[in-house]
Amino acid sequence: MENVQNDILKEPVGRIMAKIGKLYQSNLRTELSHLDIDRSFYPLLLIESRNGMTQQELATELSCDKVQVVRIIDYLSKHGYVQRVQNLTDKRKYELTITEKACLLNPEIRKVIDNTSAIAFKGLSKKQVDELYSILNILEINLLSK
Amino acid sequence: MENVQNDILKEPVGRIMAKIGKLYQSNLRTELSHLDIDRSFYPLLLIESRNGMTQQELATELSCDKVQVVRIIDYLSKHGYVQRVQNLTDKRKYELTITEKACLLNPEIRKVIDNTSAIAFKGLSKKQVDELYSILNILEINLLSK
DNA sequence: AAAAATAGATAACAATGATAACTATTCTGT
DNA sequence: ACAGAATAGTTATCATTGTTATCTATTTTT
Repeated sequence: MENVQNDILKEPVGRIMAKIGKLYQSNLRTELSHLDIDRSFYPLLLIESRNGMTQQELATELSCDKVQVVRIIDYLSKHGYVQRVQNLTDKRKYELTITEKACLLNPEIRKVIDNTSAIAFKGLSKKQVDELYSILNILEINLLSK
Repeated sequence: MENVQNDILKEPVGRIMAKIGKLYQSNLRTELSHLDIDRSFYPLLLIESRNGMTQQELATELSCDKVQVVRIIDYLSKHGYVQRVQNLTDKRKYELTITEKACLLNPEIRKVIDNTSAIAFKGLSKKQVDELYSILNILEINLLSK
């Protein structure tokens, strides 16, 4: 019973992941469509959770490059959600801070994100969800170590 | 022991997925960088696996819209991997077929995709991998049903 | 003090996502 | 049979994203 022909073409796992990532983001967008921003929700929560982080730190947390962070912060600050405050001991740096507007809206954003995850996980046990997170972590490490 | 404060900010699962999807694609690109194409690998295998599918069918399989498929096919045909052959009984349709060049290269592409998945799955049992696929399937359905 | 490194910004370009409008062809209902 | 609707594919447009290079200002290293 070994040596089974296994040449059914399966959608690569990377493609499945990308697809689900987009779906998730699209659901989020819909649920938060009454806001005047339609993205960078998680970065916004991150900035609040640390109080005062630099763009470079944010880039590291988001695993993206600093150019993309400039865009995110330009976007969020244009709409009045974050501010750049120059660090006086190192003037190259800007501490990112949340505005009052963001402070008021963040709990809802947070709730919608949690709720979107809950919807995605419907029908799964807590154990399965935990298992998923730990598998995703392994996948990421494996793909990074190449 | 109930009602535990659970307000540690976790990266949303959708974002984790998108990140892994990009990593996967980037690994693939690297492994196949000696080819004259750097994307649309899976669509190419799909076209070969059915012999003769239309662009609309491909769009359905890929969960993307027909405009994106036009781009994929333009790209693959520009580099000599696929051809559009007009369906004579329904002249609106074009059957997509693989060229000899693609026929020769596809086994390697296939192998690299399988290998990239194997790398991603390193350290996981077959059972865990199966569980992952089935969980991803549930996530997709849940997020689509909204 | 010169050279290297770091933080951030700006610019450019290609790829992707989304939508609308278009042609050509086929199907449907009367 | 024929008008109108539907389908397959293309073209165009626009915003977002990914990537790389170059730039300024500042700080660190030597």
